[in-house]
Amino acid sequence: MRQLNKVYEPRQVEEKIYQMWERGGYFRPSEKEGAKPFTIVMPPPNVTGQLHMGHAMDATLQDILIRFKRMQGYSALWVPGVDHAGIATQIKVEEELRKEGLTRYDLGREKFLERVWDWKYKYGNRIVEQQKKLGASCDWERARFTMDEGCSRAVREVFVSLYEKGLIYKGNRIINWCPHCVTALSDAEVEYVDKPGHLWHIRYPLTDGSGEVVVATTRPETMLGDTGVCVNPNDPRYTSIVGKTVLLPLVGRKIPVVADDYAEMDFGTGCVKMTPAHDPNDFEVGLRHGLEVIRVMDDYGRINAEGGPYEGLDRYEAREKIVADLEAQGYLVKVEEYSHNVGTCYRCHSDVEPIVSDQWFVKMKPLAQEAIRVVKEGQTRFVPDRFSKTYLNWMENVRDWCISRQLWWGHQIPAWTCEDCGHITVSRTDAQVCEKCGSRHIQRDPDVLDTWFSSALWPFEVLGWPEKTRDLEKYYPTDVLVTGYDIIFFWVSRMIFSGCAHTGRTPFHTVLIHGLVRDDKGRKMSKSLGNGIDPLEMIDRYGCDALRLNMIMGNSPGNDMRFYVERTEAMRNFANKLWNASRYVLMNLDEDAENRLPEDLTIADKWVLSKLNTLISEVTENLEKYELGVAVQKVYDFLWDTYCDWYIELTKARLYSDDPAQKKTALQVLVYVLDQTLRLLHPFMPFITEEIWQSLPHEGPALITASWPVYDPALAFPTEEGHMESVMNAIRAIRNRRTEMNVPPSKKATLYVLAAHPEVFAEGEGFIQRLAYADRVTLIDAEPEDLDGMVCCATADAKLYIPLGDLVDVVKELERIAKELEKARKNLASLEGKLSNEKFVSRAPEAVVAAEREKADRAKALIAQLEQSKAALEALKN
RNA sequence: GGGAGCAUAGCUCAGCUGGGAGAGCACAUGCCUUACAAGCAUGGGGUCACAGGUUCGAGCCCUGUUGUUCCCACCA
Repeated sequence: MRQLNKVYEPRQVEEKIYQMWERGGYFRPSEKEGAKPFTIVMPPPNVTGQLHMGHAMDATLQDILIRFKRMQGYSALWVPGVDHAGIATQIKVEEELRKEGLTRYDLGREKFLERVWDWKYKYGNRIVEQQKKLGASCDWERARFTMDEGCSRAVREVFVSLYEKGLIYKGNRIINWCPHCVTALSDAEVEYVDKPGHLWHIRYPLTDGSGEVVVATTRPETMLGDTGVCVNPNDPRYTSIVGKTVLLPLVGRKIPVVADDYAEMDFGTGCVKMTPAHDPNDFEVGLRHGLEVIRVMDDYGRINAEGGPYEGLDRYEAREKIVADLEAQGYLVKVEEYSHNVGTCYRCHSDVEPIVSDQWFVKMKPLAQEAIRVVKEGQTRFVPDRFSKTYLNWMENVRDWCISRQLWWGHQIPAWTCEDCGHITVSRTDAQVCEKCGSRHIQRDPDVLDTWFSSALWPFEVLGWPEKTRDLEKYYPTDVLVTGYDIIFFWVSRMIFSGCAHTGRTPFHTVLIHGLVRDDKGRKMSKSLGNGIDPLEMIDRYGCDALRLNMIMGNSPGNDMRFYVERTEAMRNFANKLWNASRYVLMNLDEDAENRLPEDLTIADKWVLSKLNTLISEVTENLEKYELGVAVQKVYDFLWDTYCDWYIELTKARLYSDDPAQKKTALQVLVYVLDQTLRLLHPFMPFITEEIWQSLPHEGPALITASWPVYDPALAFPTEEGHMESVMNAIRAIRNRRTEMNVPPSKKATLYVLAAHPEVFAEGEGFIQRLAYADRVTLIDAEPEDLDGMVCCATADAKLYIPLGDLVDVVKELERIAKELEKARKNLASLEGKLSNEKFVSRAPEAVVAAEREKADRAKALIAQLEQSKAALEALKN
């Protein structure tokens, strides 16, 4: 039909195929009448992002599901999009500015935002182009951006309605502050790292001169903001001093000693310094005891005016100086090495400072209730299930969500503060006057919302919410969400509670969780380690299909995987194998060939069709259950073992014969099975399958929209399957014997077959001849008279004799037969043991018992064969 | 402090509701057999971490132990 290269060249294929799909509009969901919707929304990558292995994993999984469903006839919609990624993007643009010697403040908010938008237009498409290289079949016409008009409207609607319900409030609370990014962070954005540090023990003298207390701290600089000392009310050591005051060293402030359960009697001295402005626990204790809140650090992590002589010092410089001063003045009791958990910023990894600050929060408890219910009741299911525990644990202990960020890039908070009366106006449209006093002197809150605030609305905002659009109506709730376990808290949980709260429905019924892609040593891939493997480079070297297969095969949901380039290479080899198998078929195909099963099927045809039939039902079932790795492994094995190593070999005699009818039949089956297999493989390896499929006789424009194979009872041939396996076993036995005896393939020999059912072997004669290196196959009905120079191998239902003359050593043959006998007898003994166990026979399922009986029968038959051979050989020896 | 995962061939890992111990790579031997040497054929290699239990039957279910990884948590 056409000449194909011996080696598959993905680079020549992938771009061409992708364009064909895109031009054909195949990524758009089918509008066919009655097609049920199936929807996935893509986790939006950051605009600033570069494609990495995590994306590759994520996109591959989603693409497999969407292609599978599309072929099954669903109206399959995969909505892509990009995230504005507040902090990450702003940092990138600020870095760019720095090269010009500028800061964002030099530009001012408006000009700076223009720069960010420029950046977005310039680079925002890069990640999209990269996703296309992965073969992602999303509907790009529906692509969204978290800061486009629609998303902005959704964000505004949600903010206002939550505010109106009293679920968003502003207040002074302890929040996590990143002095480097100069913004507040949510609890989820803080990563705790175990760091070596010190525990400084400091003496605080009582003002009445009656003694002193010793407190311990890991952050001595915070003492500048101490407004109390706390002891446990039940601690007999300190009952006498509760209510007294102590003198804060270096600062000279008089601060009270209060009693609170928070202080643990058996930790340290049992006496804790209280810094309500810089520690969440101290803040709570402070509230209970009316302690003053004195913030001593500015937004950049420097000591402020409250720190007196230390003003202007960076927090770490201040720490050193304060420790030195304490020591010089005799307040330092001792210093211990101390390892503790330090919160760090998930973006820049600087140490986070707990700081009291006026921020916006989402009240989580009421929202969490519904989000817990839908998962507990199974309306949303995690795969694997164990992650629902992770989710529930988080949701049940969730605290209020700090959503304001001191950034410029993001959704600005729609709240205006009145300069006259102090009232805050929150509004869906830009406010002009204070809603309370009517004053025109109102100031919009400069802060923006946490990026995850808009991501939380993703499943419905991309479909048009809050408008009642056709898409929203048809495709929401979505079906499956695919993401890594590392963002369950950031994103999945927030989508679930947001979906419940704003649409009244959980946004998806299944969350398919995958693990991290690590390097070959099991380390996280990271820029700083420089151990990242670029998926685009892998695609360039081995092809997208190979990379995708590597992501899926031999991997199970939720588990991390190590990335081995060698594995990708192996997958590339598989692609090449498929390519060459197809080449075999195509090379022999006539121009007018049709893809239609013939009437006159041979035993080999029925065997392969039967195996294919089983494969179809298994793969479909595995995919329905999200067992993608198992599914693709089965197609891989079928294609390589069943189709290539056996079936193609079995067709060669017919294909090269002079009988056109035989040739045609074989080709038709070859084409049919290849076509069906390509369909099963397409979701996993979209490019190569489409490329080959286009060359085969086919109906319809493209494999991507071809129908998914279904199990066909008319194509189940259990009897023929069994007969073929008998012949194959004989072939294997002969090959095995020949290899053992170092007989080169070029040395052909006549083969005598003594079989229980000779008709089976009569049908398989040609196969045995070709695949077992026989120049002639002769069916016999009795043991050959002259066994001299004859090798015999036995299977359960046949004995095969090969005259190999000098190569045969009777003594060695006897030894070998003795060995095989021993093995077979052992096997039989264990089977009989089982079968004579009355409990097994009565309690095990019938089918299992029958199977064991069958095995025992085969074992007996084999033993009989071997014993005959043994006797014959012994006679010969004598 | 709480929770979860993992422990199966030399390496990396599959093994779906309990009945055959598997794949890729690596290794050994022999093959350029008119689709493919990125290949073909054949082979070696495992007390499924350990100890109990449930069961006719356990890699799989239950209990405990050891080792290891991760997540969450406000002990200064």
